[in-house]
Amino acid sequence: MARRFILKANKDKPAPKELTIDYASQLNEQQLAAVMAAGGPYLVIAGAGTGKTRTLVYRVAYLVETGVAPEQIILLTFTRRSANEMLTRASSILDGRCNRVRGGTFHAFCLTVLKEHAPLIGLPANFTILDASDDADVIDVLRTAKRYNKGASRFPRKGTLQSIYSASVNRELPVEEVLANQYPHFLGHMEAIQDLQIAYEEYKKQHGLVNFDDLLRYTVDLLSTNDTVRQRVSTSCRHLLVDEYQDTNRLQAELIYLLADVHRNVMVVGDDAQSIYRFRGADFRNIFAFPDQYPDAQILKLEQNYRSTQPILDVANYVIQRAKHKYDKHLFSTLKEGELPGLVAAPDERFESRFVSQMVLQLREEGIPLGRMAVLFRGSANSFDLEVELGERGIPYVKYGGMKLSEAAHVKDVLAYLRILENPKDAVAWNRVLQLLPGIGPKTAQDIVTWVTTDADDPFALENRPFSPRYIEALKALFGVLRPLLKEATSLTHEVEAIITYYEPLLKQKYFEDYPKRLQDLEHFIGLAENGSDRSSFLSSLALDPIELTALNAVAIDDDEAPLILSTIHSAKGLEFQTVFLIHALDGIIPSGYSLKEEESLDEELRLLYVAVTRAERNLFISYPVLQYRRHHGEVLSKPSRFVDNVPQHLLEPWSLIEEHAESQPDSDAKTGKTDNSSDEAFLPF
DNA sequence: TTTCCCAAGCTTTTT
DNA sequence: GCTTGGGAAA
Repeated sequence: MARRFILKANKDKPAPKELTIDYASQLNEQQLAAVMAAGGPYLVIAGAGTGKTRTLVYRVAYLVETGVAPEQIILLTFTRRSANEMLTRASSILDGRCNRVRGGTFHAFCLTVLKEHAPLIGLPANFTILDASDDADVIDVLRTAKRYNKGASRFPRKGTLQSIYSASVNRELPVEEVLANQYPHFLGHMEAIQDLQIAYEEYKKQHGLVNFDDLLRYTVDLLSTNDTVRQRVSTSCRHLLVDEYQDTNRLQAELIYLLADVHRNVMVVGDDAQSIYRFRGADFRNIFAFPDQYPDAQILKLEQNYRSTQPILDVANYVIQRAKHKYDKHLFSTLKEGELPGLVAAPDERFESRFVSQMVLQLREEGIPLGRMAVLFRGSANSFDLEVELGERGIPYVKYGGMKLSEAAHVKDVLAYLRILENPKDAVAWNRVLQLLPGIGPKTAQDIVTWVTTDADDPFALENRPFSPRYIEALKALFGVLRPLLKEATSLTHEVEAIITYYEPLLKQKYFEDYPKRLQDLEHFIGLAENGSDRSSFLSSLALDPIELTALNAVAIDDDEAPLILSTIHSAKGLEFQTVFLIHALDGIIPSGYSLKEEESLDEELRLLYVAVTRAERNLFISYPVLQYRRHHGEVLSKPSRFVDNVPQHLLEPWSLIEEHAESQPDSDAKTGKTDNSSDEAFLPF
C-alpha cells in the first residue's frame, strides 16, 4: 500500500514576490485556472480560437514568475515556428525572463537528449539526421543490392517502403500489421520487406544514420531502459507543456510519460476536433487516453472563442457536426456581428486565382495588411495557378508547405559534402557525392563507399584501393577538397564556400538550362551558413526545420510589408488571419481522393476543413473552380467539396463571378444549384 | 558499368 | 509534370 506524505508549507520562507503580471485581468476564468494550476497532470481541452496559445504563454510566464527555473520548463510543440512564437511572446510579457525556457519540436528535443547520450545506445556522437528522402535513398541502396527489384511481381518502391517502416515505428505496430492494414497488395512480399528492414536498421547503425522516427524511438528506448538517464532527464524538465496533444502518436505519448516520470508535472493542451496528422500515426484518441494514463489528471476546458465572428463559427460548427465520430464541440463567440462567409463558384481555376488576387488587393485598400490574409489549400500543388497570378500582379507572398530549400537537388548535393565532413561514415552522403562524378555510377559508388567508410584513419587513402583510371582524376579532385577541410578546423562559412567553388562546374554540367537560378539558391545557402553557428547544429536544424524556398525569394522582393501568406492547411495549424481564402474546395481534393474509402480518413479531411475555417477572424471565402483541368481528361466538370455543398445559404452565402462589361452571366451550372439571383457578385475587370 | 533514351506509373498532408 | 525502370549503345 502506497503512502502519501504531506509536506507542509515552510512558514519561515519569505513570502513570494509580487507577480508582475496581473493574470486575472488578462485572462478569462477558464484560462486563468489553467495558467495558475498547481503541479501534477492536466489535460486542457481547448476549442479552436479559445486562446490556447495565450494560455500556454501565460502559463510559462506564471511558472517563471513563481520561481521555476526557466531552463526546467519544456514547451513541446509541433513546429519550431510555433515554439518560437510562444517563447517570444512569453519573454515579451515578462521582460525577457523567459528567454531560457526550452522549447521546440519533439524531434528537436530528442536530438538534444540523444546528442548527449549517443554512446549509450551504440550511436556515434556525430550521427547524421536523414530526412524522408535520404531515408528512402538508404532503403533503395539495400533494395537494389538485395535485388528485390528484380522479382516477378511488383515490389514496393523506396518511398513506399519508407512509409511502411515509418508507420510501423510511429504506431508501434509490427510491419506485418501495417501491411495488412494499409498495403494488403504487398502482403506477398512480407518476408522480403521484413528482411530488408533488418538490413536497413543495421546499415543505419553502422553508418551513424538516424531518421526522424529513430530520434523518437531511440530516445524512448534510452529513457525506458536506463533508469539513471531517465531520472536525470526527467528532473531537468520539471514542467512539461505540450501543445497540440491531439496530434501526438503513441511513441510521443510514451515519451511524455517517461519525461514526466519523476515529477508528473505535465500539462497537455489540445482539441480532438483538430487532429489532422493521422497519416503520420497521430491518434486523436490519445487525448482521451490521457486520464487513463494519469489517473490523477485534472481536466480543464477552454470554451470561449475570441478569434472569429459568430458567422464564421456557425460554418465551422455546421461543418464539424457532419463527422461520423461526433465531437462535443460548439464554438460560440463574443463577436456576434460579422460578414457572412462566402462560397465562391469560379468558372475555372483562372477565375478563382483572379478572384483571390483582386479581393486581396481590395481588402488591402481597405486597410488590412497583406500579412494578415492567408490563402489555404489542401495540397501544395493547388496554389500553382494562383502563384502565377500573384507574380503577374506583383503581390508578394510566402508559401508554407511547398518546396523546401534543403529539398532542392542542388542544395542536397552541397549538404552531402558537409555531411561527409561531419560524419565521414555517412554512406548516403558519400553515395550522392560520388555519383556526381563522371564515370561513377551506382555500382562503382557502392564499392568506393565501402572502402571509404570502413577505413577509420583516412577515408581518402588511395593506396591499395581498387580504383579504375576511368574516374581517378575526378576522385582525386574531390578528395583534394574534402581532405583539408576534414583535417583542419575552419569556419563553417569557409567550408561551404570551398565546397561550392568545387561544386559549381558540376552544377553547370548537371543542370545547364537553369543553372544560374540554382546558383542563386546556393548564394542564399552561403548566407544561411554565415548565420549558423557550428556545422553540426547547422545540419540538424536544416533537417528538422527546413527553410521554405519562397520565404527567401519573398524577402528579396519586398522587406517593408509582410507578404501574403499561402499555406497548406497543415502548415497553417495554430495560426490565425484576419481574412482566409480556402481555395480548391473540391471533392477529391478536400476530401482527398485517397480518403474516400475509409470513414476514419474521411473524418480527418473534415477536421482539416474545420481547421481551415477556424483560422479566420473576420472574413472567410471558400472557393472552387467549376471546371477543373485533369491531366488525362482535359477540362472536366468538377464537384464542389461534399463538406461545403448544401451548407444552408444563410450560413454560407453563394457568390458568383461576373466578367466586367460582359453581357451574359458565366455558365451557372444547374447541378450545383448555387448561382441564383440572391448571389453576391464580384466583378473581374481585366 | 555507365549513360542515354524511352515507356510506364504515380501524384496529399510533415517532423 | 516528374520519377523510376528497362533496354541498348559506348
